[in-house]
Amino acid sequence: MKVTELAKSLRTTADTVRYYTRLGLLKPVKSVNGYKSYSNKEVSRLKFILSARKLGFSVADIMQIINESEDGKSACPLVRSLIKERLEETTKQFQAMLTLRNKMSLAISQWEKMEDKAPTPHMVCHLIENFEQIEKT
Amino acid sequence: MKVTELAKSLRTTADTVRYYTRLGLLKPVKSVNGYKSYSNKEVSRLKFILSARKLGFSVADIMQIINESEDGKSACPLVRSLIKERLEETTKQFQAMLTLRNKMSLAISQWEKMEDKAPTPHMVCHLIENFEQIEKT
DNA sequence: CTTAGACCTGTGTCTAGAACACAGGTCAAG
DNA sequence: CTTGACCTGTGTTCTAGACACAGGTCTAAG
Repeated sequence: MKVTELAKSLRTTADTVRYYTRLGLLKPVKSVNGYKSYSNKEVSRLKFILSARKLGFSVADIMQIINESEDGKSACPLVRSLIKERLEETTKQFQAMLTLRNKMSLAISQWEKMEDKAPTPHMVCHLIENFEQIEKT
Repeated sequence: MKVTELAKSLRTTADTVRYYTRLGLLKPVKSVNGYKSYSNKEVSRLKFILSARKLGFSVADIMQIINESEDGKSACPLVRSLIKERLEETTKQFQAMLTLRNKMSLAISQWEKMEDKAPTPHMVCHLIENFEQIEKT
């Protein structure tokens, strides 16, 4: 299997496959023409990687998990612990996004009542530069 | 004003100041000893940049906005239009985060009922590799 | 004056997770 | 044999800074 074939068969991109290959997560054989050739084992390996990515694991996490399992150990304890860390992070980011979203919405609605102004030497855009005060009121 | 002074006075880092300087958003003068020297104009410029960043504008957006205002034009129309784009993006990311968070929580709770398993040649971790089916039920 | 040490400097490199650019290779049709 | 479509690996780019590092500055003590 060539890069693009593998990528298409799992609905991802050739660049992604190449990226994981560079990191050593996939280990294709060099075929005669110099192209990378992926076996069925690589297919299930990639399937695993993509599932883990969708669950929020980082690529570094996945490397760890794979290393653990290649030592013959059960990766499950590691997986359980890592996902808790990632969930915490995701929750934080999620809340940051929520806060930002609300702030942006407020800005848009407040700015509707305000006029455009030309810049001055000490003010690039009054909408932005006065928003902090508006926000507090 | 030196890099660190400027940074501290606006509660940011010297690296951030240096970064904006590299991009040309701040234009310090070289002082005798080769150090960058920032004027009061730079202080308000940086204040503007930091406010805009907090509102979700990208650094590239900010460059655009500043260019507009340096041409003597009102940056307000640009600002109004850019923030709407950024809000859409933020909303999308926010929803993606929400979905991911729920998925992760579901995984954690489902996995509590499942045992650890050793890896097999075609399975790195059954928790992850079987989750898609679990999710659908 | 010298030296020690604290702090500061600019420049260059690194991060995540790919996406993109590019010169060249492969392969089937004509 | 050539054209053209598609494919390849490698190297570079992206965000928004954080970090490393060799060396410079500056104040206080000796």
